[in-house]
Amino acid sequence: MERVEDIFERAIKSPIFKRREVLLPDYVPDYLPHRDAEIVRLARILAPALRGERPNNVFIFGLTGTGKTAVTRYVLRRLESKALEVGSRVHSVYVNVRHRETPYRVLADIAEAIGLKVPFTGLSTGEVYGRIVKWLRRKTGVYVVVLDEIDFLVKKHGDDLLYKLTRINELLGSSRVSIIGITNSVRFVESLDPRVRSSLGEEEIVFPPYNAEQLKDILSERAAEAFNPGVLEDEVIPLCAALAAREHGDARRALDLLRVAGEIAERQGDSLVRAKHVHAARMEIERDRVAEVVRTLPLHAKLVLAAVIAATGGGRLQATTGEVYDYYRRLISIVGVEEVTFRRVSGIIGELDMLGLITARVTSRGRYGKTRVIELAADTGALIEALEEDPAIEDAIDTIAGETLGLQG
DNA sequence: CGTCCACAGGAATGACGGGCGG
DNA sequence: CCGCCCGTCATTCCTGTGGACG
Repeated sequence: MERVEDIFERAIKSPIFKRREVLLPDYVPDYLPHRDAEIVRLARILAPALRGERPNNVFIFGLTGTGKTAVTRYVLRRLESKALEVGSRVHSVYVNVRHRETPYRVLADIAEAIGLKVPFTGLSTGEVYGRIVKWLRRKTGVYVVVLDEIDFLVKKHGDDLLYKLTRINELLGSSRVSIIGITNSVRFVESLDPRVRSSLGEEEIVFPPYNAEQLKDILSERAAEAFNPGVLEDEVIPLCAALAAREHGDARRALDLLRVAGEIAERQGDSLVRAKHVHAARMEIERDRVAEVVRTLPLHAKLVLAAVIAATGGGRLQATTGEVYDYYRRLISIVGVEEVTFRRVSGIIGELDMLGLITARVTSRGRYGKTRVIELAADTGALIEALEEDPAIEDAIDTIAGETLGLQG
């Protein structure tokens, strides 16, 4: 006889997902396929912490979605639980520098993670550093500080903070600090002060990209946890793997595709996740990414972006900085706000490039000068849609959208 | 083979709003 | 409440440069 409870349970449960959260980016699984070597390396490096010794500082390199963060968190989790078991004092501090890309905020995050309360603005960075030192002097144990996406900090603010952090042990009593720096840009190391480089790079681990086969293994592993049995059509995982492999073997990308494909299938009331849902997921992810980035852009950055769309004829052509600036000025006259200087527009173009909305690479045209060749790097429709959300520039966007479509049509 | 274009991009500086310690 | 410091956006002034043209 069927129990009423079971009927209700089934009604609440998703027909597609068993545990959707397994596919979310910050989920750290119990098993990480094809990363055994890296896990062992890191574990060996960090193991001395259990004896109260300071582990060597580590540099971890690898492109996005190669498992750097997952492996690090995984090993630290194991380390901390082992420490708890045997009674050693080991703590880990994880800071993602990407969205806290100033020395002050990074220090504030570290402070907070070790239980020290600091105001999130108002103090000098030196003062916060001093407070952290003072606080740690009264503590015992090993602190492993992870600085993820460390290149974002260094690029804008130099390596002063890293230098200070690597030397913090000289000021401490019975506590120890070791640092794990994670970066996806190998070239960035060259820009470091040699002293920082050698002290931070006591150990180095390189994470190679996954190939399509390995991505399939990763996806299968997670899919078994995440989905109800039999809801994935056979081609779904290979497709996600292939698409992500094309983007330098980005596992995060692959997992996103799989998750969003499942969400779309569920939303559409389909009992199976199919290849068409994966393709729809690709579009949706791109659209969301663009919308989110564009939404937070300052006014003039939006206008410059609109100018790029106009100057490239909706993404079909290339443009130069000068051409973009001309279009920008036209847009300014429509919107009726004060214009920024050429220098600033040039700077904004660089910022848009960093955000991945456009690509801008410098070329020399000899007699005809040196400039940047600018192209759109995101879907034109998604960009225009996102820009139109801002009421202040709606008219201007409509104008260029009309012209662009007119040219295309 | 030197010029000189059309910018790149660094540095110094400042205005401004937010937010804290005292 | 004041004074200070912060991050952000912007300006001004600047030096640097790859390579087609003459």
